[in-house]
Amino acid sequence: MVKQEAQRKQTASMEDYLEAIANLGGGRKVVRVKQISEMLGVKMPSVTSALKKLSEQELVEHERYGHIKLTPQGDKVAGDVIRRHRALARFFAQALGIDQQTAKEDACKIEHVISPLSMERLAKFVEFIEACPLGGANFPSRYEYYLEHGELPRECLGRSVKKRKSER
Amino acid sequence: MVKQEAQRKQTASMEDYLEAIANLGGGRKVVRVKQISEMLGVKMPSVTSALKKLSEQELVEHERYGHIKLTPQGDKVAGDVIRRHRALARFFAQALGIDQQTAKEDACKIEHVISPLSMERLAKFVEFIEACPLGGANFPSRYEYYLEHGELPRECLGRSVKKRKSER
DNA sequence: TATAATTGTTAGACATGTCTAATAATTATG
DNA sequence: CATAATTATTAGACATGTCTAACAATTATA
Repeated sequence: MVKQEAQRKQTASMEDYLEAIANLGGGRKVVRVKQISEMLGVKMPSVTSALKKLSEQELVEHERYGHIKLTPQGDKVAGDVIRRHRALARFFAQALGIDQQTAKEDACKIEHVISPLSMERLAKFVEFIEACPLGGANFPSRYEYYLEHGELPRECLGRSVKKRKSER
Repeated sequence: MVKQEAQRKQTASMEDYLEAIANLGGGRKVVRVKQISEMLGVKMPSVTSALKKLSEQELVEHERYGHIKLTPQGDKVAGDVIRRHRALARFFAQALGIDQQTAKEDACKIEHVISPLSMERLAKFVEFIEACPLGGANFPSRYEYYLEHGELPRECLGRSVKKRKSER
């Protein structure tokens, strides 16, 4: 029952490269250094150098001037990153009503640093919000009301719940 | 109406140092290199070197072997970081039901990378959840039910409210 | 198919931020 | 108050990841 080789934790950068390769190679399309470099906003030599590192870790297959491909291991890591990315983007867009662009940008940053526990909860949270008509579907509209008017909608004011002004 | 000197964006590391100094110096207590180093889990020379950089940017006052203090500018930056930290920690703890420890750790990471827009919305979101008995106070309990049982509580199943599929 | 355009790689500089080892200043205490 | 213990600084190594410039391979095209 010994784990083959505890998968070394990747840096944010390396996760970005793996993610980019996975996204570009989705339909078995050929992945190119240049595409990766454009997708990540870095120069080509940075990509080459990252590929070298990832190859050494057996996460990527890459031969000089040749093909670029994730190994099964690399694919797993990339898949995890992408799952985090999607859940986060959904959270920002769906739950918080943030525009797609910003939602993605934030997801891209946070996906590298959030704890597994919070990630899992956040994902469940989005599921819940999307599924539950009370806490969910109506929730966004009440939330939007609050965003726009700065005060709670009437449905929320039945009881006299004090608004907290702590730490403004 | 010219802005004095657009405050240079700080790295995550430098923000951590500013935050630590602010937290330690809260009650005008003397701040020491060693405390900072312990709080951040780095060695003292790293602190010294960070203080040098922050001094050059006029965010910190520091004299050799002497006192350490935030300038008004530094205090502002630190304050912003701390506000982000608190809002994030509250979100994870209050809204997602994550333990304090993990909530703080995640806040510590995310505070450096989240966009201003998402940050603002997240803060409002927490306010809303805490203030609104429908979307709020009851929300966590329904959410907890979902977490525990993996399915929606009965209150959520009454009407067949369509799930919003906008912007997927 | 020879040459031009494009794409990829290598070498090495640079920035950031960490560390260890050695040294210096400060503070506590015998 | 002299010396020991503690705290702080300097110097310099190292890791990561980026870049530019120069060169090499591949691909397109005249």
